Amino acid sequence: MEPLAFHHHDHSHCEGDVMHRAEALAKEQRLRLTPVRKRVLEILLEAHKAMGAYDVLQRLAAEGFGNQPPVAYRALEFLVEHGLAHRIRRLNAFTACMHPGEAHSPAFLICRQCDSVAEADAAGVRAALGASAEALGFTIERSNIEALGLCPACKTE
Amino acid sequence: MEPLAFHHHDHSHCEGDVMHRAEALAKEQRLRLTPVRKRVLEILLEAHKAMGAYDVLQRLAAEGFGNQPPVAYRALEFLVEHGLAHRIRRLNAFTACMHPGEAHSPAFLICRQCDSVAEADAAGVRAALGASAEALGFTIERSNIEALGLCPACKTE
DNA sequence: CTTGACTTGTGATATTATCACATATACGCC
DNA sequence: GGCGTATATGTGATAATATCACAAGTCAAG
Ligand SMILES: [Zn+2]
Ligand SMILES: [Zn+2]
Ligand SMILES: [Zn+2]
Ligand SMILES: [Zn+2]
Repeated sequence: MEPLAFHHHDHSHCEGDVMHRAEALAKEQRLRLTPVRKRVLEILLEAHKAMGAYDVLQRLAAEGFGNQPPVAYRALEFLVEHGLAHRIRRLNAFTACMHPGEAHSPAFLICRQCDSVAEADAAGVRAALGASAEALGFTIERSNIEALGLCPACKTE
Repeated sequence: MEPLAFHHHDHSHCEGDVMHRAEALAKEQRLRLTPVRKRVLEILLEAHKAMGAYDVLQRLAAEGFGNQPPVAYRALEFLVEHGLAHRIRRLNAFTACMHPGEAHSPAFLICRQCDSVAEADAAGVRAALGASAEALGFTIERSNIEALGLCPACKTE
């Protein structure tokens, strides 16, 4: 997993590349990446940060898709369900997954200044969490790990 | 930190004990644990699970306190701010802290069956998360770590 | 007692999320 | 290619969660 998020990178490439992988993944798994769903993923990728469902909806509506909340929520739910996007509970928002297909258990680093969201590798984190849980007899099925703070760019400003 | 949550325990004692420590803490830190705030903490302790703000509000209103959302939200915010309660973002809910005063960085284990919430020790988890973040140049200020799964009681049923 | 900070009550409103049901589209099968 | 079924979408309504703004009350220091 590449920690690209906070480094300068060719963003248009990052969009295209992730989108390409997402489409390949969809075909491979017989997922129906319909126009709305695909467009929502594109919108998230373009924004490159977490977006609320209503922000996404506004974009969709402006482009001729439905303008009622379920339109956005259903597409976002689909993307999250299939690992193409992530839900950031702390922000009541969603963000495109930068590593679709790769089995990954992300932790999210949320900059409180610029609202950027990065996926950090959380394999170690999850192992530690699993150990803590196991000690209590608890079986973890899903988890969300989110951190708020300052990204390197905002720290130096 | 005692992992009491999922074990059978004298719940009335647990309530009283935590409440007692909370009051001591409040006095020590010159916090104003007013009637509403104290009552909210009691309500959370009695429930011994995560409660939504509106559930708390309903209880408060029934007891003669204000019946508008800010009444509950303000008290809950105060408790969270001062480490007497925690916010569970995954549930849009709040739960009393079982370890007030003790510096602790909890992870929450949420049972999807019985909705109980336990605080697990997350020192190791947080260390791992900090390392991941530091590798990206990100400075963590606050974080929330929540896991959804099955508690030992519900697993055997 | 007066002042100023903090707290509470209350009405209104904003934001986030889900439900219900009709219509339309895609897919598997013949 | 038709047919029936599952899936997806559009749409209106509503639920659930959270915040704002301002008036009134409380408390403690000086
Ligand atoms: Zn991801
Ligand atoms: Zn930043
Ligand atoms: Zn705690
Ligand atoms: Zn349980």
